[in-house]
Amino acid sequence: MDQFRMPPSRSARETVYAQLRDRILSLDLPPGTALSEKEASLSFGVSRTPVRESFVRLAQEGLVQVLPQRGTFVSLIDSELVEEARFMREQLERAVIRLACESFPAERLVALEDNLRAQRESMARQDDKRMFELDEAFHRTIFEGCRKLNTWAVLQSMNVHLNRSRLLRLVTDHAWSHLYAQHERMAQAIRDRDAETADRVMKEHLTLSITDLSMLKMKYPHYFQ
Amino acid sequence: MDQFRMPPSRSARETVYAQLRDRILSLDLPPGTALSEKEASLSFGVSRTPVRESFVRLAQEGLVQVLPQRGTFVSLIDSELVEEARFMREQLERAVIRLACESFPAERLVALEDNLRAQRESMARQDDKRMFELDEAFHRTIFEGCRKLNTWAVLQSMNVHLNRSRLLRLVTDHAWSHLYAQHERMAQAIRDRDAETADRVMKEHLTLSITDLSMLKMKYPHYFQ
DNA sequence: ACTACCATACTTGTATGGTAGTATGGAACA
DNA sequence: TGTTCCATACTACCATACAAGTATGGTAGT
Repeated sequence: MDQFRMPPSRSARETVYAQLRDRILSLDLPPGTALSEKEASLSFGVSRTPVRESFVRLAQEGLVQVLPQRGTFVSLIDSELVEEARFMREQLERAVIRLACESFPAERLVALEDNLRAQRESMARQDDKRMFELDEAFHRTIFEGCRKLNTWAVLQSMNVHLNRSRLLRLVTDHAWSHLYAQHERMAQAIRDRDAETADRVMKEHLTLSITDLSMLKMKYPHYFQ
Repeated sequence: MDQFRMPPSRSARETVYAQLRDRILSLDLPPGTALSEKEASLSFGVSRTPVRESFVRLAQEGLVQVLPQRGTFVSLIDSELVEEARFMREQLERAVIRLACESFPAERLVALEDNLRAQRESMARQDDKRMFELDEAFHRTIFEGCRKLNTWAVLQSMNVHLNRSRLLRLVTDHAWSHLYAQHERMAQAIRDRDAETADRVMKEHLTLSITDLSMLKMKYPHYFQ
């Protein structure tokens, strides 16, 4: 009889955590910003306890740095970490698409094709936000077809350090048609079981989509370590 | 004038976290065990707060599962997660050793050789514990030489799910001489800049060192999901 | 003018009591 | 015998109070 969905009503900790995370990733809370348990608890209207527990989680993900008895600060961007995140993503995505060329469920292949169709429509509408979602879903579907969803989850936590902002995203925003073409070629390679092509396209795809950090470092030096 | 080292005196949270983690990984707290904030706080002699915060960290690492208002339990071993952890480790270690064959600092190569010498000595002494440490240090040194220490750190957190115990370890214990021989060949391949050999040996090395889970699943079915 | 000191207002760390949801065992009932 | 209900004893969640370390600005002494 529970056809009525429970009210979302996540725990206070979850709410605080999710919102802080969003604000950090969107640079609404820029690197270096001082946080404060008390201040946060007041603005969220909860006690310090759930705020503290959120800080513990964020600290473990490397998004904030807690200095005992001094304060809690949004982490500066660590270029080495960003580069390694890119490295890991490249290696794992290439390995998985090679797997996909060995065996891939037909039904997931259909999902890729549906996704490509949706990408064309979103491009026509210049709906960038939707394109981001579809881009992510496209890659996710490949992992799904290879039964590597845990790997995908790990990659997502890496991405936290890659797109610590829409800054990095904005640079790629204007290359949608290029990225779409690569997606097309990937899907085709999986159909053709052509691992070599798939691997090559994926490598290009991922090296292109990551911008040179040095530019950002010049523009926002105080955001970096 | 601070030539005297500070007493370690980690925070209560850190202490509780580290010990719980150890006990879970060593199967001293087997999968499925019910934990309790209150019980843990009593046994550690601290209040529930640092215990709760430890639980938050452990939950994020997937070592415990918190069911609101029901209890906190040591996570069951997820075979899919274990297999994917193995997969990720293989891909990343192979990618890094290929990098090492392109360029590797002479000084780190010396470290590898010193490590190999120490491995020979430990094998002679049948010092398994030391061999584990040296094995780990060997792989770590390769990552270090490629400036991929963050990647190594990520791998370490994967390993949590791989060796959720010395059970898996024990199986490999008797193959030290084989593993040592592979280490030798890896170091040689790095010296020779022979990426193909290095990649092949590393692949064998990692597929061999991981035991078939199904055996463990048979023996301890209630530890698995 | 400069330095050492110290009160004060922060910060995070820890302890504890109360709240609400959940499992369980026994009693009442069919 | 089998089922339903409910008191009770748990659980994690949250709020609050206190403890302890740190930065800062003012003040007294040199």
